[in-house]
Amino acid sequence: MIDQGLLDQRKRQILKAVVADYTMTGIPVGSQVLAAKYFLALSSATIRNELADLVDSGYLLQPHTSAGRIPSDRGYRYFVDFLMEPESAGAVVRRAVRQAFESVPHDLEAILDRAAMVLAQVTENVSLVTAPETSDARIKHIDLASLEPQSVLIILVLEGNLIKQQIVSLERPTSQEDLSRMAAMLNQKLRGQTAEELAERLTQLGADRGEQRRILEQLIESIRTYQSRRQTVVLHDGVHNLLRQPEFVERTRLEELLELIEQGAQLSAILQQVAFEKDVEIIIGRENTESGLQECSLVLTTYQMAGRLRGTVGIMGPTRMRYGQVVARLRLVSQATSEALMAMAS
Amino acid sequence: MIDQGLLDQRKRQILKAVVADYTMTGIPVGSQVLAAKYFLALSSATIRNELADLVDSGYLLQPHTSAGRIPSDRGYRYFVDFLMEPESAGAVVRRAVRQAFESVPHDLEAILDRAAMVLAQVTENVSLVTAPETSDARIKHIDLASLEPQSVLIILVLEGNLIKQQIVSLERPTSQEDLSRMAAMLNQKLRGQTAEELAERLTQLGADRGEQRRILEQLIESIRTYQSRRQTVVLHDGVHNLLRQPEFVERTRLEELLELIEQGAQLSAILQQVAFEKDVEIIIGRENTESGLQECSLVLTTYQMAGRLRGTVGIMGPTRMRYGQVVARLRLVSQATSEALMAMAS
DNA sequence: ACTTAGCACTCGTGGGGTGAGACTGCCAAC
DNA sequence: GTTGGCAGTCTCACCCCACGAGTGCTAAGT
Repeated sequence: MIDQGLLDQRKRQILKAVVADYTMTGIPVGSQVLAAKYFLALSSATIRNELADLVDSGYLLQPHTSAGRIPSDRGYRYFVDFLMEPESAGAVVRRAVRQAFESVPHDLEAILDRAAMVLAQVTENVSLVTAPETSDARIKHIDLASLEPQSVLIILVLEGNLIKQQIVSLERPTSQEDLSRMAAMLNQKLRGQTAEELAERLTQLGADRGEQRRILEQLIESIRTYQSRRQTVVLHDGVHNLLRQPEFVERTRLEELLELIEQGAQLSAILQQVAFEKDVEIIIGRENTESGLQECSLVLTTYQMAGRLRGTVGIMGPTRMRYGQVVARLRLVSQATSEALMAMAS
Repeated sequence: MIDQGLLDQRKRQILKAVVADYTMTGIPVGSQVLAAKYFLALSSATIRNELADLVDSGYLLQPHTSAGRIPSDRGYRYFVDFLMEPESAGAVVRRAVRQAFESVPHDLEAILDRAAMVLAQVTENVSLVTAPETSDARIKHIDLASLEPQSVLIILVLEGNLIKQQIVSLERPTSQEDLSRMAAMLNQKLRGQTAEELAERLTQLGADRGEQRRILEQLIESIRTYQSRRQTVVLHDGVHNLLRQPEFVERTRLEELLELIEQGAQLSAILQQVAFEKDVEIIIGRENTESGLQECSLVLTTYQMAGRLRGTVGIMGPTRMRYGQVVARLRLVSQATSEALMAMAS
């Protein structure tokens, strides 16, 4: 932030040009190229001086002595914070996104899956999507269905028409009539509660029932543990896009990355920390604590369902990516996803 | 099958030795290596003659003049059909599989997900798992829950406690009481039907109802289209294992393969053709019609749930794989998966 | 008729050397 | 502060060549 003052106008323009050229071509940018393509009024020698300064202050790197310059993580950070110009997605992309969501069923998983697919397609990177965080979602409806005498299906409908279900084995046979009575009672007492409030309410409820108390307690316990179970699955798509990138010719690095993606838990932890207030969050290279991600950037934002339900959607790619374009397209997909989810909930 | 007669005993032993050595080391096998490691009683010259014959009859290939021999698709086919000795999984693997299924929730998707994970782990290949085919599953329970006046949640419980749900918007407000009545009626009429029988039964049902006919028709239509919707998702895991294989250094081939895996539909079509009678089905190299798979082998089998529900589970890897070991471990995982699913259904 | 030793031949691999090309840093002049 | 010139540095692609592995063939042995 205070960084902004440290670079004069010309250095900023040169940094911007280096990032622009390098993200497009993938080859280190030399002083002559810069002079010829971006700064016709300056000589290459002048630019060389400026480039040397930018290397000294850590915004650029030199792969080796006789090569051009490439942006460092710090350079990319400066670029996305101060230099990047807002882009908007083109007509072709808009149409692709619209079409992707047109035919999707009214189903949470189908929508998120589609979002991952189209995001990978339009950004040409790996897409990442988490299911919405449900710990503070309100309960809209509870249903208990008897499958067998001692086996009951618990269905929780949360706001946004998010459905969770679980099968529980009971200690003794219970009729559908009894279950319906319990369901009605639970509905009355729990409707509008969030999962966080659920725990204490459930404890109170369990205490003051007579006959069916054990059954009820068992159901309550199931609901409670189920609701608190952490969702760690991260949907993803577009891994094949990584293979096209020259920065992933090293198989070991790619392998480490793939394992991270497939494993999911660590990624999930990162994605769940994305702030809801911020528009788009960008994490560049070594700003990632995860070792496998230190050559990558993440571009993340949130989508929303009805109520206060939020999930994270974003992409992972090499630090050399077209941030402006990716941000614009991610925003587009995030918004389309939110709209599809809203439509599902109504 | 008739093939078996075409090779004499010694040629068969040599073919077996070539496959064994090549699958272990990954380097083409020469006559001297064979003589020294497998056929101490024979000279390398004798083996050279036999190798030349095996090349002529198409069981072996020679990458180039001064290299050893590698098995052809036909050679692998002969090996798995006639030469492969039954193996059984070791204690370490058995323990890994058991532990994987110990802590898994009683939930279809969680179990299949876990199966994909552990299968990839123990076979060191890409695992593939399809959801069970539900077109001939019997309906066990139907539930209709009113979410909003004009919005109803349809829950279908199939045999094996397989649950499907869908939200439907109704044309006019309908009370929970009416829905419950309809659910009771549907339960009575449809319980025990399969999806295939469902279509005609539903048509009959729709015709002879009075007052709530439109609502009922709408629900029936939803159930019908929903049940017939083809499930094309293929769970997978272990893609990172592919990167370790020397046969996938070419990025384009790997990219094509990854796209095939992520896209899912074509793989799904292949997996759904796996015959239920056969124990383990092996598809080698160019036996695959899919172009991206022609350098790969698939080893597939089925798992089963309660009733007649079946799904496919298997692995994809380079044609050079340890078929005996893979078959043993796949069988183990398939069986453990079936057991976990049976436990879920009871 | 089968097996074997010997031998000439083929071919991929890897190391070393080299020249072209790209870019820099620095110096002196403007 | 800017510029042209220039020597220096480094990578990359290419070629050459020797090495080693493995073969096919022939002729001799069993």
